[in-house]
Amino acid sequence: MPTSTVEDYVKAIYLLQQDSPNGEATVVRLAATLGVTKGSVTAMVRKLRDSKLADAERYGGIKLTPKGRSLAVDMIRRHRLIEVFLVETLGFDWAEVHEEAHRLEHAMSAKVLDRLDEFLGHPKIDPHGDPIPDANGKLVHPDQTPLAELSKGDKGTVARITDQDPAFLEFAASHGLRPGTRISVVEVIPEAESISVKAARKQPISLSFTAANKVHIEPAGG
Amino acid sequence: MPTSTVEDYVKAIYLLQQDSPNGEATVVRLAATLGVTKGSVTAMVRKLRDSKLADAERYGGIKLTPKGRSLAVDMIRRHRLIEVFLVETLGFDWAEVHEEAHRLEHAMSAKVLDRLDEFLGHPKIDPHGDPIPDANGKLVHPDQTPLAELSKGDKGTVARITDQDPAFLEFAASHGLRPGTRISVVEVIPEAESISVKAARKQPISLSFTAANKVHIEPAGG
DNA sequence: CAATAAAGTTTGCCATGTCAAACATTGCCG
DNA sequence: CGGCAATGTTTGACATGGCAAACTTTATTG
Repeated sequence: MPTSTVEDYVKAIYLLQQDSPNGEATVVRLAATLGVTKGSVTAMVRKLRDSKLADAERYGGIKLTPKGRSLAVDMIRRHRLIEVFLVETLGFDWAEVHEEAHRLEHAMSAKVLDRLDEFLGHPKIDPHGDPIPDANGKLVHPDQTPLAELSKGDKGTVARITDQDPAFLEFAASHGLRPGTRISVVEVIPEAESISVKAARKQPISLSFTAANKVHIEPAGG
Repeated sequence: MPTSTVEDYVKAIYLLQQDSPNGEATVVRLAATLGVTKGSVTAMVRKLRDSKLADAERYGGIKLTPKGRSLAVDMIRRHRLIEVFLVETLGFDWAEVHEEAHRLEHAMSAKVLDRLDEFLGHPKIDPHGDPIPDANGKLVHPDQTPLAELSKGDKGTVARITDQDPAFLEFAASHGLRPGTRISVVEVIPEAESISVKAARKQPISLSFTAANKVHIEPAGG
């Protein structure tokens, strides 16, 4: 039975592995995302190695074992299902559910989770558009492109916002950038690393490439 | 911000104070209900005293302060609302929700709890008939009598089962003894400390006085 | 390629909460 | 009222997970 600290580390490693070119997490990044010191991470990584949840050699990158990965996917499933519940059932705003879900994800038994999944009608994505693994850990990665890679005139549907910062989420929502919204690219200014986008019945807004990388688009209509 | 261990202790003290003649909890009883040793309890009681949640003098009984009481009532509200949710919304059996609710009650923010309360329609009692404090900590104690104190021929409605043991709850439910059921007393045998009760369309069952003390009855209909 | 910055590790310490076991106090009962 | 059982306390140790700060290794770059 992993402690909730272990669950947090494993989930963080999984997410860091995903958006890392070499598929490995690092001590410094883990320390930053978890809000602890490097020393604490090193100590915990040793424990994860002992319990066969992660592989890492001295001064090398950190990777989950299959066992670790399956724990991580389970935590992600919990987190995202709880977010759906908070938004769909309890009426929370999508910008404020991340913290709440984080606390609840450790406290929910598998049984409660499965019933919740059923109650919610087996949703495929959470309120931010992040895909929800099914009960067997299967995860579907739909065909999506970061907004920053589109060109002037391109159209598509917002599929996913990969940032949990409430400020960014509120900003995005206020300009129509939430999953399901159809948008078109008004202008791209490479020199300014800026892209201008318009959602139906909203003023166009310009985003830095960095911000636009957090907004994923599904090409066709959808 | 109290730790979840502190929350458990405070809640346990509150409940022990309630069914104790002198309104005080003891180290041995706390140790038993929380599954820890006497030494751990003594240590924690000192900490509760330091943080002004409980009063206790050396070798004396343990009592909550107003601050402690309000924390305890909050925890009880959480626990019971979560039980309602698990039974009403997710379809759990009333016998199996106690453990689940116990884990969740520490992880739910006040905000989530209030929304849940609203979603559930501000229920007044949980699936066992235990009253649910409102958001201000107000608790209504309805007019109830332990089944063990009724006499032959008395009729009433089961209002509450004050035992969380799944085995007892399943037994009770299988004979119709759940909140809302109308029952009548068939026979009382003081020498055997036994009472026989009948619910509509069920065989009569006999209970020891001890067991019958856990079943609370509302006199009239209702 | 040496110097330096960045990343990772180690060490010693702290807080929380637990246990076992020795010890102290209380209270009841013969 | 004296002694024993029950209750409560203390002590020393352990496990978990964290920090700060010194130290080592790796990577970069002039």
